[in-house]
Amino acid sequence: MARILITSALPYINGIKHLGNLVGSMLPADVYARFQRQRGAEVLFICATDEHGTPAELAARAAGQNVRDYCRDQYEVQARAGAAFGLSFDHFGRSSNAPNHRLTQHFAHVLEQNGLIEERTDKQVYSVDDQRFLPDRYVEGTCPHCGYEKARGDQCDNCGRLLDPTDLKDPYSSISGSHNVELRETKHLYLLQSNMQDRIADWLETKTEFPALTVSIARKWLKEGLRDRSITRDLKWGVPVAYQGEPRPGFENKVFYVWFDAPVEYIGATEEWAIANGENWERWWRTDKGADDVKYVQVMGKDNVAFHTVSFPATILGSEEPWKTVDALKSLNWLTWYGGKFSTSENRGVFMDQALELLPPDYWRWHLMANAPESDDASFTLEHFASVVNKDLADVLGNFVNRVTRFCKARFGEVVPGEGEYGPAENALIDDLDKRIAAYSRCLEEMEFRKAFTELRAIWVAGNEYLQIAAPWTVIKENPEKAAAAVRCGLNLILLFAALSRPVIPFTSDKMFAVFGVDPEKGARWPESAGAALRTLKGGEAFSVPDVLFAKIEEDQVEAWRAQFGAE
RNA sequence: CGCGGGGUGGAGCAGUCCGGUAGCUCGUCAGGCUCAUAACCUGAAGGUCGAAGGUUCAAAUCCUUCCCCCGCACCCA
Repeated sequence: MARILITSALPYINGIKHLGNLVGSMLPADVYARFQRQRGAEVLFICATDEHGTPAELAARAAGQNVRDYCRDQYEVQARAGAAFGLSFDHFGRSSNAPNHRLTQHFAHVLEQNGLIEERTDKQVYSVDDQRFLPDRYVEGTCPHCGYEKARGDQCDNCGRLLDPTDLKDPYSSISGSHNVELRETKHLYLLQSNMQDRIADWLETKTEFPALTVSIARKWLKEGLRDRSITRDLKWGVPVAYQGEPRPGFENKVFYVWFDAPVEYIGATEEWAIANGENWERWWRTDKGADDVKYVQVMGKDNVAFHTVSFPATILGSEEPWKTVDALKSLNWLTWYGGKFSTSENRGVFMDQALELLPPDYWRWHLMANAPESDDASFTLEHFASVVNKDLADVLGNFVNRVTRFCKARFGEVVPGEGEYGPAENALIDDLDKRIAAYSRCLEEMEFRKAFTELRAIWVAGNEYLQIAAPWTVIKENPEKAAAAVRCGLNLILLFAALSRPVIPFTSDKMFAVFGVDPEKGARWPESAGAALRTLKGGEAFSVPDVLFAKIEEDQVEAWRAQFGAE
């Protein structure tokens, strides 16, 4: 049996995520995980919150909480929202948990033993009143080029020039507004990525499954030459720079940089899962302990690609320990909100919790995946969303289930009719479905989601086409047995659709199985052949006509939501 | 000339690697059906494939130049 390890990029701890974050990694990873489980693979699907860094500290302060409590609360919020959306993580961990601390410190230790880490001293802006070093973007001042008074330490928004914080005239802290800032020396650990250039390039060449976009981003970084990277920060909240409980001298008030510890949490969260479930995490991650037959799949937004193809591999390969590295990598572009950015502060866009107040998860899941930003950034509009939901889910799938079950109830009762045999119309349908199911499965296997769901939609349409041809409402007048066979075929199609649709719309799939009282866990095995699948119900099984599966979205709802969520 | 992605009927996309009648969904129009959520099925109209030049018997697809949109590069995540 295939073993597949799937990780989604880790959502940052601050706040509830928007639809773009959802479709950028967690949702496609979930669809893939569900598909592979249905095929019988042993799947481990891991995600976690990424909790460290300056923004978390600042957000906690703004919320009037200490950072530990803030992260705990935000973790709960995100875990709940993920569960409500049906994200089927085997474990949703936290980068602030103990396993990640231990593993991050372990990696730093072995990297240093391998001569890949050294201490260097930098000068950074320190805010006396804030009692902290300021990251470049939190230093503001007057631009030396254009005189703009609110230039940031990294870039002047007025003239667009890139700056160094030390260039600014009259610098001040954008956190407190205090002008009491000074340059101070601070010591950091650097990961000598420049020494690993060739090793990473060689490793990348072995990754033949990576898509073109991924490879081109990674090659670009390698071509420019890898820079040594500071992996520590002057913060309190994070993984302490220590080893086996002993702080590193001179680093007592420092932590590892969030980008060093975050990907390690993929492993850490697996250990959390193992602890919680009495399982063995090393058989998923250590090739010397059983992980050599694991296929490891990562899903992420395009902003994360370089970190997963270069930075994280540098950590893993530099350890010279037998860790599992990524085999297949799916990267997605951005989902925009009417062509612009989702923004909490400006109230632009729908966020995960708000979405579920409007409509059930499957409505969003279907639209987001069927229109996933794969080849380019995609724009989310409420108008497009409503049109897709109404057409695909309500008219094509929902209506199919409704018309078949109601017709059967009216003419045969709420029992699957067993009379009659399948004929040419059914055989033609079966041939068509076999081809389409094969194509659909291939697309899901390759994580080509838009194509996959175009195919799934065509499979639903095939059901409606079949009914139109079989026309049991006409045939029943002179040949009741033939009509019975057609109705039986239609009812079997509902079960087949339930199984095939389950990766993307699991809640609806449950409802469809429930029509026949079928246990979804048993009924959802990935169909090998349409011919066999359409003979699942043989006749005599009781069923019940379900409520309408999908309500249509009305124009006045769209109008109200446009106003509520800042659509332009 | 920083790097990458994109520019295909009204909208959203596929096709571009490996040149050979321009395809899908929505929308529009017409017909059919009446089991169904005014739904479903069938058919039609609508595109000089961002612009210009080149290679070729043949270019959306290859080459050259240019224009436009988005993202990234520092920092943050």
